Order: sequence, then C-alpha cells, then structure tokens
Amino acid sequence: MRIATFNINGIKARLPVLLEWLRDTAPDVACLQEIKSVDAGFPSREISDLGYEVAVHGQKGFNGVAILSRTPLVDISRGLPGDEDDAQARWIEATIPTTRPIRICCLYLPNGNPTPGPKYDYKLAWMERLQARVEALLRSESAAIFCGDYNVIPEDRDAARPDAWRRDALALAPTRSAFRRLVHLGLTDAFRVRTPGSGHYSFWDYQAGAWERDDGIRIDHHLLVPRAADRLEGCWIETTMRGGEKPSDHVPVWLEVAE
DNA sequence: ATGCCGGCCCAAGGCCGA
Repeated sequence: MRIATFNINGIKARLPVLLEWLRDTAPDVACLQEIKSVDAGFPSREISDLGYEVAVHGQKGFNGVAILSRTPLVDISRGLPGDEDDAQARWIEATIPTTRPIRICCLYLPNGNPTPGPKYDYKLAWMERLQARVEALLRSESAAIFCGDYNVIPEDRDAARPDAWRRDALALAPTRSAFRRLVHLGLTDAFRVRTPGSGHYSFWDYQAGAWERDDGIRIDHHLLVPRAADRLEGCWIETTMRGGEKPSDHVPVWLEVAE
C-alpha cells in the first residue's frame, strides 16, 4: 500500500495538478494539507470520479486537511484532541479497514513564526497535544502512522543552509526537542531510517530562486508506530513535482507499507 | 531580507505561509 503526504498549498489553485498527479501516480491513500477551503468548497466529485473516497476537515482561507483513499475510510475523526477552543483545521484521522487495518493521521503542524510570541506558543502547545495523541494510539496498539507537514526541520542535515534556520520556529531548539520527544516514544521517521544522507528536501520557498539553487528543507514526514514500522517497505520524496507546472512549494513524500 | 513569491479573502490591498 502506497501512502503519500502532500501539502498542496490551496486546493483551488492546485486542482489540475492534483488530478493529474492522482491519475499518474495512483496513490492508495493521499494525505493533503493546506487545502485552504471549507468542506463544501472541496472538489470531492472530481476526486471521487478518479476512484477516491474523500474525508475533509476544512476551514475558510487557511489551513485545512483531507484524506483521499481508494478503499473506504472508517472511524473518521476531525480535530486534534486536547483543546476544545482550537478553531484551526490541522488534523484528521481515519482507519483503512484492510486485513491489517492502518490508522492514518493526517496533520498540518503550526508554523510558529514569529518567535517568540503567541504563534510559537501555539506551535509548542500543539506539539504537546500531538504527543498525547501519539501516546494514546500507542496504547491502543493500532498500526498508526502520522503523515503530514510537521513544519519541523529535525536536524541540520535536513536543511541546505542549517545556519539560516537556527533561530526560526522550524528549527529552534524547543521545536527540535519536542520533535525528539515525539520520536522517542518509539516512532520511526520512515524516510530517515532508509536514507541517512543530507540533501533530501520536501519544501523549497517560492522566493529567491530557492528551487533553482536547491535551497530546501525537509519538513514533511511519515512517523510510524512500531506495529506500522514493522511493515515499512519504502519511503521516498517525489522531488520532480517541484519543477513542474504551477507547483506547490512542497512535494509529495511517499510511504510504502505491507498490506 | 521583519516576505523576493504565491494563495487566500474577494475585488484592493492586507494577511498568511516557512
């Protein structure tokens, strides 16, 4: 089973690219972030015409996440638990009820800039809530995977220019500590366990010729609980998407797990 | 580079992203 995570930076602007990508690459599951649309505005019919079931958690103008799946989704849950007042649409999870079910969690972790400030406080608080959700799913012994835009550069090898990010919310020490605490619960960074070297990125800024200079960062990740990591067969970045027509500033990151 | 580009709101210019 191939599962992709893709921050599409706006479903309205990216629909032709998304449909062509679904036709060409045919993921079994696609976790989308930054759809920037309310549920009613999401082009579910165009996508279901390609054979996908759609689960959306949208919001007007900003954020928004969705899961697309070729097989039915069950037990869909919207919103990251832990703050009833959180209005930002950054989390949706659902189960793929195959022979060995997989719990898919699609997330869009807050950016957190500028730092210090309320946005950074929100990011760290969100990461604490994420920690609690991961702990709960570990206790449940489900084969859970956490796929999405983490807005975290885990280590220096995940940036072309690590020094430029040192004081940024994506790489600041408390951000990296919180990410390490998460991984140390027993999660596997599926890309890193297979590909240890530097020079692998999932985001390049639209500005200053970042793509042309390969000035990228790796911030889109698949984290797997042990029961899912046991089934890991591959993880790779679809870098070429960034050089295509009207690209998102992120590219898809793929995960293959045994059925 | 405290935003160079791009997308959102919705009709202009401001907010947001990383």
